[in-house]
Amino acid sequence: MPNDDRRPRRATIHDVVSESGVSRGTVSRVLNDERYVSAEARIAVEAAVAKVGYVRNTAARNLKSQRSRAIGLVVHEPHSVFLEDPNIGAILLGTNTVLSEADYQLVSLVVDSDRDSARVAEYLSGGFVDGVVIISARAADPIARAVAKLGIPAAFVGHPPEISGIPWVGIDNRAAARAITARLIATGRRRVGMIVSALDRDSGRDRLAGFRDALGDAFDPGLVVDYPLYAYRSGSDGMAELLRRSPDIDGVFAASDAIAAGAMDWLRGTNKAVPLDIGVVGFDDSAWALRCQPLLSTVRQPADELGRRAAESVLSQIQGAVPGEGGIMLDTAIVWRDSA
Amino acid sequence: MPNDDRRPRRATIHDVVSESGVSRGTVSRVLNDERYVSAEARIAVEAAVAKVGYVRNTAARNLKSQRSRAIGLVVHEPHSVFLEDPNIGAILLGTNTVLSEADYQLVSLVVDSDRDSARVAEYLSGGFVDGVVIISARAADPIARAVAKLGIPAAFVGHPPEISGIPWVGIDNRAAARAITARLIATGRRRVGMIVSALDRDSGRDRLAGFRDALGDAFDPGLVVDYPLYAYRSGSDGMAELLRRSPDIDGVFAASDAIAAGAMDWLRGTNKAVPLDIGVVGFDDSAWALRCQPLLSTVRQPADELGRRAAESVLSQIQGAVPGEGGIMLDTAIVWRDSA
DNA sequence: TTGTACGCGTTATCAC
DNA sequence: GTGATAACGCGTACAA
Repeated sequence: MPNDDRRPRRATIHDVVSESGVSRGTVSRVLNDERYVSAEARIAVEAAVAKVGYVRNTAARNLKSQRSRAIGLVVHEPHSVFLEDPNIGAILLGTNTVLSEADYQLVSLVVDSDRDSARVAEYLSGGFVDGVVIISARAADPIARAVAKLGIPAAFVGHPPEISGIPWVGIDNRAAARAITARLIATGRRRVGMIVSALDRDSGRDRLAGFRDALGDAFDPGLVVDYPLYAYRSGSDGMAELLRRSPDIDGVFAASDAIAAGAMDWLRGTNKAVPLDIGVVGFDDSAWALRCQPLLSTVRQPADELGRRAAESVLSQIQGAVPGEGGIMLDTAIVWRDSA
Repeated sequence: MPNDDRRPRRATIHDVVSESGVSRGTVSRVLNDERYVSAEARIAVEAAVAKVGYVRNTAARNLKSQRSRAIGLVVHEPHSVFLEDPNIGAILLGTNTVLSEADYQLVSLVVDSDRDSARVAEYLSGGFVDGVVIISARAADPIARAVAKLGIPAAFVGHPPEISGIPWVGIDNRAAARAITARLIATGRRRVGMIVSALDRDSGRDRLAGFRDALGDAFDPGLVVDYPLYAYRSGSDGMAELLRRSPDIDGVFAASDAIAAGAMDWLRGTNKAVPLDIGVVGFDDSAWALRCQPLLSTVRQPADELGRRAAESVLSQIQGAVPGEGGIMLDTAIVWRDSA
């Protein structure tokens, strides 16, 4: 094969061998700081390494050792959510914290199209990672399928439906939704609606279920509007729709803080005051919550901890542990502020 | 070497060979969809692949082909900024868009500690990527050094000082800062201060320089306060300090929207009204800007485009192009809203 | 059309 | 202590 680019070929052990005059075995021993190598040999090798600019090719080493000491993090969110949702960043940093401590390299892979999805699946099965953490997988996800087929250590953040054999760590969305809706009712709201989102995932479905639990007989399907994305825009559109359907609405549970922010901004253009005429609550305790006027009451999600636990699960599987069926649910907390 | 974990060994071409009865060469040809393979052989191989569950080991293939079709994205930001700055996400998606189209896999590497820094440098020089995009590199960055030493195709987003030979794409921070400060002055502000940040990087230094340019003789060093991070907290602390130093201040240029938001929230607790008593402007046109009350006037940064251009530069270098000295500056725009 | 043999850059296992 | 030599899993020139 012709060397079609003009870039200089990187030095290999072989170059160090011919430069230093010692054998490949000895060079390798020096490089890996092993015993049984003479001082002269060591010096000769080190000089040669410096001279030819040798840098170890870890990829080749991994081929031999059959492990990469790298773990993938797949982020599968639509464009707008990816940009707005601070939980993703926190999960990423939590995951990285644990892996970094164990001296594993975290490599993040973002899925932003079907093409990405296929390529990432290919990447994960290519032997580049020893394990994988997957955020917000979809039901018929080629990535989840690839991971399940290969049987590489994996953990989901969030609980994707209809995929078994892979452990997950998430929050109890239903209980949290029930709790915050209950307090909305306890403060005297009678006509309580919800802006739901992401019904194709457990988070969306369970938040709706919890809302329904809390309302019991008072649940009115007409006061539920559905928008696919956990986004600001869903909030403004959703609030407008709710007011159109039922002008006497006096409470709203938004499925995320971004949605709540959109809803509150929309309300500002109406004659309804928050929290006097209508109470609004959100979900996530993200940066959005603190930027609302008045400050948003919401559910705190331990995003950082989600990442940590998922990473720990993957690491333990790499060490041979067999994950139990089902998943781990982390506690959430209600942060009661001024919006309801 | 004992197979110390109980995980089933993944199938290799060799398994397919013994299952199908044809030779390794033929198996390889079927796998790569080449010509000169009989129908029977193809069928036999495909059946065997399905039966043993063979999946190609791309890592091994790369060792042979000497290319990975993967490109690294190094994000080097402190914790809080990583979580708050939406530009990072936009740059990431922009980069991914271009690479995805060229069928390259983007792998993101976050640097959150010195340990990460060393490991990422090691990773980049390990032969896992054909090129790298680096966001907000530091001057004495081991990562930038490693990349420069190896000579792998690279591009910076933002202009790190004292590193040459690697092209960069950024914005003209100085001109943008000059322009927005000029408009602050044009609206009648007389005592204008600045909350600067990140002076260890070009963005921070150049924004300060532009501010100084615009003020000319009116520049007062006493009205400049410095906080290391582009963060909300820097804004509240900085605003408090400015008011302490000079209660008659009537204009503030915050080095980022997050800082501006912190400053405006602090002002809400004082007797100074925005924009009546004091004008505030920011930088980035991030989500922060829209959450300010009143809406923040700021500088729009084409983050998505920064990522695209950096990716394009790396791709062209992979194809043999030699990058010119210096970098590319993208245009910014002032978004004039209500805060000044 | 198919099979064989070699090399990609490392590390590990042997004799010496 | 050191130096051959055999893997790791794959692609491919070359011979058949």
